Amino acid sequence: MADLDDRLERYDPREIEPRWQAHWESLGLHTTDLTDTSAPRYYLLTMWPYPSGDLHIGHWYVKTPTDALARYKRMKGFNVFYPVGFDAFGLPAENAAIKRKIHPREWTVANMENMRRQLRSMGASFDWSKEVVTCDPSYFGWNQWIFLKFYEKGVAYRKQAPVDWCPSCQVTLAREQVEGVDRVCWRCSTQVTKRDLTQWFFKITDYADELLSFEGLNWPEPIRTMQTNWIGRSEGAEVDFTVAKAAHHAGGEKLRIFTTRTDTLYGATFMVLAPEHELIQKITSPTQRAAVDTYIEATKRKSEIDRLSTSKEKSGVATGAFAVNPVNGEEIPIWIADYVLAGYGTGAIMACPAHDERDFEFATQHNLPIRVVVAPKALAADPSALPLPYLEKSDAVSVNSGPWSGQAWPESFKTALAEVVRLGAGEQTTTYRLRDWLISRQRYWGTPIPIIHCEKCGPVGVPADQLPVTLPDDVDFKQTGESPLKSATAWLNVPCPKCGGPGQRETDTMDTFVDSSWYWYRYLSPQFTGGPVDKSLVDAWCPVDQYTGGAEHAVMHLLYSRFFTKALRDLGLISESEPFTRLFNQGQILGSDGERMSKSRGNVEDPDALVAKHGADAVRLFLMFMGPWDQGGPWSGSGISGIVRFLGRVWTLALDPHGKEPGDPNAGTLPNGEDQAAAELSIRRAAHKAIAGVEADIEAFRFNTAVAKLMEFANALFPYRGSPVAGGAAWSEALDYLLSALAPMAPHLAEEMHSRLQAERGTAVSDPAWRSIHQRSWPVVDPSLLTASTRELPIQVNGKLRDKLTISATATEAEIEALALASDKVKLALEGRPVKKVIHAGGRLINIVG
RNA sequence: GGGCGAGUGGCGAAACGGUAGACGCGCCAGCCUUAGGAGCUGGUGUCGGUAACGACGUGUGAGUUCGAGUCUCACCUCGCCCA
Repeated sequence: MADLDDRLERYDPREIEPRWQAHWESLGLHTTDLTDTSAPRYYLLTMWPYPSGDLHIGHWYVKTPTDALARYKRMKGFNVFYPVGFDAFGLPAENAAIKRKIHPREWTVANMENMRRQLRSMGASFDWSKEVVTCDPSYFGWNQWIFLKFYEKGVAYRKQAPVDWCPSCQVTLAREQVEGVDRVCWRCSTQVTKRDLTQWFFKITDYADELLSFEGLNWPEPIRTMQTNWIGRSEGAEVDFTVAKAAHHAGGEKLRIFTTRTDTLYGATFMVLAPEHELIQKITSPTQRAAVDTYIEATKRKSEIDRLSTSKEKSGVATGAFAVNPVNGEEIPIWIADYVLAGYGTGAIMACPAHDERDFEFATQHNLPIRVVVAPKALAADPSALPLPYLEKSDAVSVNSGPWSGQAWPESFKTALAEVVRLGAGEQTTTYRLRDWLISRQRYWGTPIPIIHCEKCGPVGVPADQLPVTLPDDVDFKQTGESPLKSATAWLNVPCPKCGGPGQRETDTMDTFVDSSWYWYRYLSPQFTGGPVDKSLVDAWCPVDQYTGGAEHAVMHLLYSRFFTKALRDLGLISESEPFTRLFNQGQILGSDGERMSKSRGNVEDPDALVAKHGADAVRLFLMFMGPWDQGGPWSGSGISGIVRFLGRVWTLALDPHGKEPGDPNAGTLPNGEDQAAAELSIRRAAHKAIAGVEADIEAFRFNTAVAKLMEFANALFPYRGSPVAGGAAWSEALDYLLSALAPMAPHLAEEMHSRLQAERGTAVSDPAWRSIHQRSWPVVDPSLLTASTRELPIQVNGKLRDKLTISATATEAEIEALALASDKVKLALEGRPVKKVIHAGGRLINIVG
């Protein structure tokens, strides 16, 4: 057949793909009618991109399977909403502005234009008509509106505090945005420092308890754990120790401490105050005063990191004063040490060296007594052999602890707490690790905080009718550590809205994580002017059914979004309490060197070049095929030829069913000695099995095996090409199923083949009766075709594979057993031993124990 | 140090406690070609054997089970998160 002159038209994605992209767009195929209630709704959301300039292969890796899911769900009959937009505020634009002397807006707009083109080139089925861009006043004006509502309700507030400062980005950071032991900036990995500044915060801590509940959410367990740990709720007690009367001091002051281990109160052998503690001057004895003063001075020169370092020696000095333990009346010495921080808890601790690592170190270094009050049950009678510090709570009991001696955790904790309360020496408290969200950023390219500072009235919100507060253009972008907005004098100086006196605008802008904390609500009505969100649409479409994105946002974006949803609910703007019902975290694609892809490393893979060479469909399939989606891994382009071959085979199957392969000795005949009926049944079985498998895989986000099943299917069909059944009913059904199942993953090729087949049947694309493959329904599986009449059954002897039987699907266990025992190989393996037992593993396998 | 996850061919990877390595890359042989970095057919875990086949084999060591890549325990290596 394959006569050179008659050679099959080549598969040329460069011609096919742009043509269909344009056609789909002209049809408005992916524009969702949000008011349509005739089909079940499915809100599918992928984390929106930052317009950094170029889409790299990582963006494709993230978005391709999500797009396949959107297309699949449409075929399954859902009214799918799959929007996109740009997280367009942020530092890189401003840095580019400084470097290239262009306005951040100009840089951002150009990048968005390029990225829109690239996203279209993927064949992504986004609904562009609902696009949201954060740097547009029609979006960030509502950030301001929400901010003012938060301010009214006390959710937004201003305070002076020591905050984290990135010297490289020249901005303050929220606690979540400082990473690791080294405390580095999440964006640039520069070590942060502390600054004492007056800043704006959102009161996320008000929602700490609610954020701990993940009820009804289908979220990956690691994310839930990370958020739970980040919020860090711990039950404990505040307990008052009392300063004892001494020669130099009358005593009687309360020293309040926080502890999660009330059960160790009897083990407190000394107390430690932060060097900043207000009582120190008052209680220090004359003989210790000089040492204490020197120590306090020395502390002032140390950073918090140095102070908390576990490796360094734990310094400290005694005050000469003593405190009375409320539960046993014991007098214990009061020390000061810099490992206790003033800003944490009460700035004072009870030290229980036997059961706390740092206290143990301190006690050892300063020769302070160590008393065991918790011991493993086995050592409770004589804990002298216990290695210290002993930190376990489970399988342990309290010893030498008055009323709760012999009790185990958590009874011991509760008894001790009750005792403290009974003595009027304290109460139960709960503390959280979570801090309020610091949102002030000393940068230009963000949402201006809509506040006017008045000497008389203090900070005053910009009246709603004056929103949005837009960004002035006449600013100086040099990095000073202060917002460039300070240089926009015309914009800066405005009258106070309250008293009309002289006022100055707030010059900090909002953390861009504010922008991304509610954007999916805005997608539903990007032009709505009656408020940030159109509640009726939110009620209909939210929460988002499926969100996909990276796990690196676990305690930032994903936590902020949950907080925002609850806060917006409390403003009455929406009804639900959670933003995303189901979350899937894809893995991260790395450079071929195994490192994170970045321009500076030069390991960035350019998708445009790959698309130009192989086509978008091939790149899409390849990204899905390379491995489990949640795993990610280093990029290697070497396997893409397998995908290209596969697509070529689909092309050949669809366009040239009767062609014969010169390299195939059996070309033109039915394979496996099948007759026509058997062949058609084989084809139908392969088709239905493939559809069932692909469906299950997509639903479970196993895109790699979904692609593999399509390949298997095409391979199964291929030998029938040129045979008598090619082009027949079973063949046509199979081809139809193949293209349909391929459509979500390789939308262009599937559409091209489908439309050519339609044209053959007399319906051209121009015909009103023409329908896109993406408007068709997902193929229906006939379950009766999923089981064959005979199957292969492995036989094991003592767990080792010895033979295989071909049995009828209806064979009984007794029949199978008789056949198995008759096998020569089985007899050989048994070596004449009697059969002790025969195990039938649900018809999948038989194991003979002998 | 704690928590979580992962270790399977030369490579990317499959595998409801039940035939380990599907699918693909690469490689080998053949077909078709003036040609092949195209296409097609077949083969390809390791060792032994022309072969049938046999032995071995999922990081290491033990255990549970008729049967373990999968479950349990200990250990080693790597990754992520937290101190």
